Amino acid sequence: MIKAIQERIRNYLDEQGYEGLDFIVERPKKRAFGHISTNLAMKLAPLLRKNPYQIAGELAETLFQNIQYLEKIEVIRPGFINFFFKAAYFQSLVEELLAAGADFQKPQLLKKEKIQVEFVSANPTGPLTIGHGRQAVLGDTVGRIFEWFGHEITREYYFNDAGRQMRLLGLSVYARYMNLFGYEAELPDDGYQGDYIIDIAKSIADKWSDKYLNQPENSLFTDFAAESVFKMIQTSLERLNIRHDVYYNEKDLYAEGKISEVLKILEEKNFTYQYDGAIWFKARFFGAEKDRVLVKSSGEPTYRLPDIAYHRQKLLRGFDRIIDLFGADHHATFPDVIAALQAMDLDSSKIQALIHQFVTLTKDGEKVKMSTRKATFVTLDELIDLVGADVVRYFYLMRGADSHLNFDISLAQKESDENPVFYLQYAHARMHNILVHSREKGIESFLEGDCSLLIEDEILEVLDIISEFGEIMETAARTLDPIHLINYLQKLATAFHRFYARHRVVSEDLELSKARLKFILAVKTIITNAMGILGIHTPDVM
RNA sequence: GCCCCGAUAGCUCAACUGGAUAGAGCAACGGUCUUCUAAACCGUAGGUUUUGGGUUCGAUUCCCGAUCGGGGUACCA
Repeated sequence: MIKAIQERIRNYLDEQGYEGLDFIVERPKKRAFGHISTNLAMKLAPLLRKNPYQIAGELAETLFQNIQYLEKIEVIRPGFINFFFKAAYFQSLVEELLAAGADFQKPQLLKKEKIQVEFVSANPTGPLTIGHGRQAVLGDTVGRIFEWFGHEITREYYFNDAGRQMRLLGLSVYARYMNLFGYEAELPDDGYQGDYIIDIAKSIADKWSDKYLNQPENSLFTDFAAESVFKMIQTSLERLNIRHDVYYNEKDLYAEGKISEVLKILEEKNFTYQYDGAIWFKARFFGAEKDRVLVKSSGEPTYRLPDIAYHRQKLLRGFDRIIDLFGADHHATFPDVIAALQAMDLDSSKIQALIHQFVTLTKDGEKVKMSTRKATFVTLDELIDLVGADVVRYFYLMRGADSHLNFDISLAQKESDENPVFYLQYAHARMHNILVHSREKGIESFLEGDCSLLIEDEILEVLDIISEFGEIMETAARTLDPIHLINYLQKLATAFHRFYARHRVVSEDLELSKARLKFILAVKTIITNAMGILGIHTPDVM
């Protein structure tokens, strides 16, 4: 409906020669202002040199005649045009929704895109923390949103199991392994102190007994630790129903010569120079405040170089769109990567960064400072144990990505009974129960029910919200933020609960019951679908 | 110093590309179960949208300055 009006306005503007004019067609906050409203007249006023109120009146009489399901138009000062629809419009949505199912309001795809979403990408040095959890759920859900539109999604995890941190991990495991056999061995300075290190050491001891004593440099410790930690990480993600399609190891970039290729290209294009024994990238040429080192004077590349090579590979792999998730602490890298890609004449506009702010954790009213190395973190697993996967997913998504997320552990635990996610699930369970109840009452079928009997304000309100679903999905995709879908579901559930409290579905009036059962099935369908996109379960019974 | 995010009810946060009387949840107070699940519903109270300017028919939203908080500004990742 909103699209029909938008289109009509656009055609009109084209005819009149005002193609570029930007106007809005929106759903006003107050029902008194109509189901849909436009500011068109106020935008036209300066061009036509006329009073917007007068323009609005004229448009209402001409442009906006013969609109299907239109009940009335109102023109309000200073020049809003407000549209009110007939109940028949909302009733028709029930049939439409039941026919389309999960495809309800899904737009025709102009082009099926190959989209890569890269997220988590934590090096395997320890269990995932609450901070990683936010990125995991956010990335996965963004993928689900694009999947709904019909795009092809690759979920990717980029990691590096070489380097200093991993060596420290190996040495930490080694020390614990020695301890198990009663030998003195100190954790290295900056070593990893978590209990999981001891568990890994035990696994090694179980498997090979004392075979590796006194071999601190044996790569077995690092390799075994990396593999163990990776399993932990995957298990944690699996619990949240998250699976990556591709694990991309930074090592492969070296092995396949991709690092040196990048250096060579940048050098040929004259975007690098040597200074102080290091190789620098002319980042200033692309607007950075200073140039960046790609290869240290030690001959070792900085983190930037593999990042650049990795993103070059992403583009060469043929993705139409690439979405990178990172926390606010890593956002500084991004402009350098983009600049280097541009330097290599690659189309960096395909890459989008989704930067999310930190998760701060409070416990008993106090801030908890988290560090993987010191093991003073709360793991994602602990959080899932505490409140369950559905609540975890929901909580991570219920704040905008660029807002700080404050996770109060004590509160999440204490109040898990009155959690907003249960509000949604409860609505679904109620609907399920109504359908079960109707069968018990002997109503075998209701799909032939007459939707024109659905006339209560509470029902029309729910259907009005349902009519908005497609737009919400588009907003979520455009902004890369599932929070819009969360807010939408809250609104929908609230409207449903209000209806439920005031009207019975199954009653003595068989025809009315059938109509309302159709309505219930329609709402249940859309809630199930939307919750599925968020990766949250819809239990039948609570 | 410079760059990026944020600042909205007591608390945690919404408000779609600038729209009309800024909304939820929690906390507080009062009401509603002999009916399909009260994990719900209804009502009351709670605001100078941090601050000072500017842009315009209209600003929580855009621009400039200030303050506070988080992050970055490495030949760490």
